[in-house]
Amino acid sequence: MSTYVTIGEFSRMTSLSVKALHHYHDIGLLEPAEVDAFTGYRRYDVEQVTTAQLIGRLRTLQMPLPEIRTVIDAGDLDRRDTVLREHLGRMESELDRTREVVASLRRLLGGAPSPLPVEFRLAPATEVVAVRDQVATESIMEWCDGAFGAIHRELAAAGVDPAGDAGATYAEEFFTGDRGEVVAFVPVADETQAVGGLVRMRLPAQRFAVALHVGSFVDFDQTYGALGSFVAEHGGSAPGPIRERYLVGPDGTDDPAELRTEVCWPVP
Amino acid sequence: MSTYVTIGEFSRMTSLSVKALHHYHDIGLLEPAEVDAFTGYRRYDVEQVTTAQLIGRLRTLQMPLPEIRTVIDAGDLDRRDTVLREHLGRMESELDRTREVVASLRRLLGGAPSPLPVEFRLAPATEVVAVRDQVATESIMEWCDGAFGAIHRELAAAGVDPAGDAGATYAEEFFTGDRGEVVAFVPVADETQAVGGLVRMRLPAQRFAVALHVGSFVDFDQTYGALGSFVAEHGGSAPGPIRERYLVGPDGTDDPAELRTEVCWPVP
DNA sequence: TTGCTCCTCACGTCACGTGAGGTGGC
DNA sequence: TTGCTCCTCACGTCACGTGAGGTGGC
Repeated sequence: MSTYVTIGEFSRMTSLSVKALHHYHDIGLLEPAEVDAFTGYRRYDVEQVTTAQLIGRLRTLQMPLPEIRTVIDAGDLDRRDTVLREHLGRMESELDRTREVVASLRRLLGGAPSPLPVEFRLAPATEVVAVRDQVATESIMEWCDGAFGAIHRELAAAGVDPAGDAGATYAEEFFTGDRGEVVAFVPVADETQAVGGLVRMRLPAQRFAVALHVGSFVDFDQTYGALGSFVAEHGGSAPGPIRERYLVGPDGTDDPAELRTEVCWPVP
Repeated sequence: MSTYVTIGEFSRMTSLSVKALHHYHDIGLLEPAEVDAFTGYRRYDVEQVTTAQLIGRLRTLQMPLPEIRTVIDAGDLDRRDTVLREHLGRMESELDRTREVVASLRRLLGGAPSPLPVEFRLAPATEVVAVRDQVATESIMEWCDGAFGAIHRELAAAGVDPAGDAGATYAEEFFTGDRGEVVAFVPVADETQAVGGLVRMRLPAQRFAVALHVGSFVDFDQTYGALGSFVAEHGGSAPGPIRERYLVGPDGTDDPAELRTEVCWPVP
């Protein structure tokens, strides 16, 4: 025996606005139990309150409506809980990142920026094994984790030792747009043959202006800004991707303050 | 001596997309140092990198552009820091709230909802002193803090003792829209005269369906949903605002789990 | 009958992203 | 000259909010 209520009452029960309920109806996310054929009046079943509240909770967590739909539509409860728990996990790590940005802003406010030492260097051509892909800016962290994980597994399986520090190259569009080509690489000895599943490449020789970035990646824009300014003031930049070299990467330490990254900006 | 760079280089230095830079130019938030009158090419001064990075940081913290503008335009550094610190504070508390919602969702996932006892009650007409206002849903917490703070200060100043638990009434639009009339009240003895600055009111007698909400306000939708369903299944609701009574409010405890709120839904 | 609730367009908002179509600079 | 960077519209996106103008139900 189901009890129907008007949209106004349903709105009060669920803390969702009438306009939001209209919207969810329009896109088929939450359909009223009944729509009067003549007046168009919507009728909701009180049993729908739980679903509506779940939607509301997920919206306060900024989950996009299409994703909410997959949660709601997930047939069995186990799958639904899995999807939910995954999103909660992502939310938690985003919270952590936000905290980091806040901390970084506090640092930015507090102290004077220390001058960044920049060195010019001619990098010789380098033999590497690599993973290459189009990567969205926002997912670069996860992508790198995956790529370097795969490279190191494959190298270990093939019994090949790295011949230098791991690094990556980033195409210009990666910065100017919101995605672009990224190549994660690990140098290997010249005579190394192909390693299963990985791309074998030769990074061309290139002159770079190089700065050492110390600490968390959230402060990266500082170093990029300072290095880019330096290059602009000393003869300008050359085309081609920017290189990063991970002297001490996330694999090497758990303390963000210990991270060491060389940023290499191509120069003529 | 200032050095100018193209929008593409500036984009790489600041990690802002070219389209975002266009947008900031359009709205006058970050104007290029120079625009070529013939080609329209934008030129940025490397000195603008810091400002641009600040904008980027604040955007990752979801600060709206108009607010960012006030930060940027704030003449003296002290005022700028103040505005910034205020926003950081708001962000931190929003993080806390998000954490609470996550926790509440975990509870929702984990356990079966306990059945909510509902009681019918005839509330007699009640003499109160009150603060009345149009309030936006999202700022209800802060508003209540302010309103009850003022009421208690004024009562103490006038030497008047409360004659019952504090409460508030919420107009229907407060739930169905995103703002509506809220009346924060504290009951007083019948013969009490006007208390400076406060409204003297008489809440009409009204029959209510009443449920006791235990714990944090983030779980409020549970109680509203259950109570609303109950009312719909037992004779329907009556017009008029919903009342809440704060048996144990935020003033009375620091532990959200100890909060006790009666939700009173009008019935015929 | 009055006042309230509900309805449907149609358009606005926010912060950009996405092409289309075209031009300048090395 | 080729390829790249840059330009300007114009429109799209996301999740609704904001009226306008009108009708149904008690």
